[in-house]
Amino acid sequence: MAQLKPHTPLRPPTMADVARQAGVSHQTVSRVLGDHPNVRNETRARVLHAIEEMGYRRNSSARALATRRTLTLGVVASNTTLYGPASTLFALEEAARAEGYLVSTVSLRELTVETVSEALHRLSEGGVEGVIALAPQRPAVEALTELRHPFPVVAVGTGSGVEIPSVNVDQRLGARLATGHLLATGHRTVWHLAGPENWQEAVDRADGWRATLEEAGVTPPAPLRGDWSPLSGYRAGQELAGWVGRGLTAVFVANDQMALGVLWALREAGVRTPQDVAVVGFDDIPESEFFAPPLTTVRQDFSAVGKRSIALLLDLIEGRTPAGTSRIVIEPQLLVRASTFPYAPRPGTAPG
Amino acid sequence: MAQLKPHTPLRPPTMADVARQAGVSHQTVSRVLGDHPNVRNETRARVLHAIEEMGYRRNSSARALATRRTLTLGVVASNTTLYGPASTLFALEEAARAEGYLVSTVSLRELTVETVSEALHRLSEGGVEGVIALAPQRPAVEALTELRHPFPVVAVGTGSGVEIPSVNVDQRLGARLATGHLLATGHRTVWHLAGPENWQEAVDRADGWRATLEEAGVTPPAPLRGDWSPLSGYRAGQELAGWVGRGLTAVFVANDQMALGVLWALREAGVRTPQDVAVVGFDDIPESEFFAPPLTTVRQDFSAVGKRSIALLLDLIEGRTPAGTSRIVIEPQLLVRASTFPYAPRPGTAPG
DNA sequence: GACGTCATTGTGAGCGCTAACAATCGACGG
DNA sequence: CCGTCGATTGTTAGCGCTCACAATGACGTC
Repeated sequence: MAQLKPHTPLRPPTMADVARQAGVSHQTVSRVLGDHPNVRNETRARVLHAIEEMGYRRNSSARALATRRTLTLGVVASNTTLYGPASTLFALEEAARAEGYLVSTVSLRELTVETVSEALHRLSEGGVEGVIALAPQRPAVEALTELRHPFPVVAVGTGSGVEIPSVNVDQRLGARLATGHLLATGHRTVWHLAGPENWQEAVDRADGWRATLEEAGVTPPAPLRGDWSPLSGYRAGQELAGWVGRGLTAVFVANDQMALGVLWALREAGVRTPQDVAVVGFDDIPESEFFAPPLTTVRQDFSAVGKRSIALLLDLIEGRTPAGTSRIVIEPQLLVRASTFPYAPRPGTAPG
Repeated sequence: MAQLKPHTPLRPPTMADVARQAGVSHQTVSRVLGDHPNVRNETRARVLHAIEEMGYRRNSSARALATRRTLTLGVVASNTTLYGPASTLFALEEAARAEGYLVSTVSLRELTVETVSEALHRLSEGGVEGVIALAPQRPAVEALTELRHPFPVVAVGTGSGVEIPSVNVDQRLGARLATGHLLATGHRTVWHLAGPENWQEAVDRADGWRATLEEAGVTPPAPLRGDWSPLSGYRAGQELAGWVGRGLTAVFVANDQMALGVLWALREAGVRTPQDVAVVGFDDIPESEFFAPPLTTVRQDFSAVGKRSIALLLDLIEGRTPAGTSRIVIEPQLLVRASTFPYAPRPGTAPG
């Protein structure tokens, strides 16, 4: 059949076009692009020149079809404007890129079985080889475990009590560090402003706090509850201010943003931090060093979370790790700042 | 040739497998999946049942190869843990998803010609149909304009002075609103803590501030410069505190995080806000309402930025809009809070 | 009762690439 | 001088899907 197909400028050039231009076979072009060893230098140069000249780009779909590899990973996330999720997302993408993968993200407004299933479905249609699910809420985990997917999934932030591979910062340990620090600096008990009940991290932080108090022989006061926002922290702070002078000298707040609201409410009520009430947060957002006063908090190594998650996912994709077993736990770190120290109780408020 | 290929459990089922199972042709399966009208209900049901039973998923690569559409957009971004970029990213993904597209993101630590070129190249190899570049810095824009890419690119946050399609919040207007508000509430002049010089947004905000002062017949004081971080704001704030009583009564800070540092430094120096010095920020991060005092700031509609950007990019992809012309500008909004109002000058510091 | 029409389904030809194998050529050992 | 080996290049089949077109059958019309 006659080769009557001149290269239409409308169609981007194909490998065959480049081959013709360079006077070789398309396979040789493929070899050059694939850095195959057995290509004569002169041939390689000729091919590269043709590629450059024609502005040729390898068609990723054809490549993916032939190799059965898309080199793309999916991420399902929510609350991506919050510091924690945003940092994790960043770390994940960077780690994936270092391994030669591209990342497609689906950012949900809320995590329900429906939205997560839908997101997984879209990513599947997008041809991802595996998915990282930033799934800090229960319903998301349900969706992950109940659904049939054609690719491995790694859960992040679910807590390690789930039956799929997961990567987590040890939230309980973080809460223990925070609570323990407060007890160690002279406080008789520690109050807690928790995060939303449906967040596993909130539950774990509350558990760590409770356990630490109980081990110290202290009956934990009833925890307050917020929604991670500064506003909810502010409201809780107003309530907490009412307990000052009646045994409240220290508060462990489940994240820095709420802690900001708490600090604000306390100051408004004439309560001094840390002299009257010490406050500890969680996350170490960049601003927390500049709160009034600078906030003692718990830092999570998001970069490590990203790297370990990607490494685990790739292990699963390559079949190097059997599914269902791996649970990676990363240790957080306490940062002591002025919101807890120096603690200088005034007479009457003193825990001693 | 004999059809000796029983469905290996290792290989996911293909459309042909489903067709065989349902007793139809692969084309009919394709029609069912594509919601084609001319398929008998009974046939459709049979096909759907087979699909469900076999857990069949359409192969996206083959589909993309045949249709020449990947339904994927790329985003190049940096500083994605900051509130502004994170919000834009979220809005972009949501808007893209609503249009049936998946988004692949590359998050850079720094925007240089090299990193941006590299990112564009990766996205190209990933088969994106178009790219949104969150390119608030000059070098990024260079890379965008100088490079040959096989797809349309929309720049976001570059300022509208670039020769490629762009979407921007009117930063000058935002700065004018902020500065004008301060002048209107009785201040004789307004100082400025600017962002990094290589950020177009920082330049535009400074320009708006300067222009507003000059139009009011005031010679602008030399602006200070920070790096967007609370720490840099804190340092600048210490310097600013030294000018209190010597004509400094109002500061326009180029973002909320630096404003936080400024507030902190002022308080530490015994300067009251807003009684002695009024402060305005930019961005309206969620925390700014809970700064001490709550921060007057300029809100940008990131959601609108996302939607308009995606709409423009899709127009370019579909060829509905000629390249090179469109510049979309979105208006910001001033939010007045306690950091500027009520302004109550004390004797001697009063601007009047 | 032959013919045009519509709804429904099937067939064949790629999309652009890689993988496996075949072919070619010069060099080298016996 | 011939066979063999290694380096280099070409040839042939798909990968799994969609598109354009062909085929089939039921229905109604004149």
